Amino acid sequence: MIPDSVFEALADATRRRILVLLLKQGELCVCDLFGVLKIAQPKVSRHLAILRESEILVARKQGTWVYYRLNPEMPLWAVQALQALADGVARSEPYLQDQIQFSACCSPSSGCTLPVRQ
Amino acid sequence: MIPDSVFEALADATRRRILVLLLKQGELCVCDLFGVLKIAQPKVSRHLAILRESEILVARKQGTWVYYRLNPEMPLWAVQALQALADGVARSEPYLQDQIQFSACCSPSSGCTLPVRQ
DNA sequence: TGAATATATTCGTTTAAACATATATATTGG
DNA sequence: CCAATATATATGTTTAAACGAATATATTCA
Repeated sequence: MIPDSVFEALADATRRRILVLLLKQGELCVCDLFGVLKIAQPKVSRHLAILRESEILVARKQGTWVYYRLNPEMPLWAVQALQALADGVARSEPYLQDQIQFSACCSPSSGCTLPVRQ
Repeated sequence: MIPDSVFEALADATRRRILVLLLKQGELCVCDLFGVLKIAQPKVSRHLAILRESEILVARKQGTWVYYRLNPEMPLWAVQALQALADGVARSEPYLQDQIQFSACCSPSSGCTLPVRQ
């Protein structure tokens, strides 16, 4: 894991939103992400590819869906960088709104146990 | 302090080198930095301005010299992001070489109590 | 096998960051 | 005040990142 590429990956706002969602939700598929973020699918896929290449995220394919989560083998310093990100943005937009949007469409408490597919 | 601008500030390699030096050395003037990093002075000054604007660094003017150090009022999450950076790059280049270069020309143990001015 | 769905990638364009060079500002000491 | 030094900023150019739109790939299910 290369520090330079990790800190470059954190420089983009869309990638930060993706990471904060995954930090809180554990694992999400691509359609969850572009549904919540209201961002075009190819754009989300490209940013996910960058996060994969920097080894911050890993992907798990299940049927046609691909689920992304934090790389469980990340070194401590990288985990701490992400935790710092989450702490820093905890009370600011658009991260709060993303959380609300996620709860509304994807969480078990919303009444739908599986994410809404489009 | 705005998280977005902090994480964008960490995206540039020169700024990361400056920050790692300041994390270890506490306070340095502009000429220390461009001397150690072997980078043109205007380039260092511009990156320092970006780090000031994001409130990661503060400047203290003393005569013609300007000394930079970490903002002592940084929120915890920002301190932790910088600590993660330092931990991440601790054993990689060019950060190790920068440290050696600093010791050779600026540290008390090098025999010159004040940094070399040009 | 073919249609539908989920995701990834390519391509040409736009935007923004970094750069080198030149110049401006500010302070010191003669 | 003038020359020298330290730092900052402005300008035009180059480089790299992000973008939208179109298309490719892969999987499921009928």
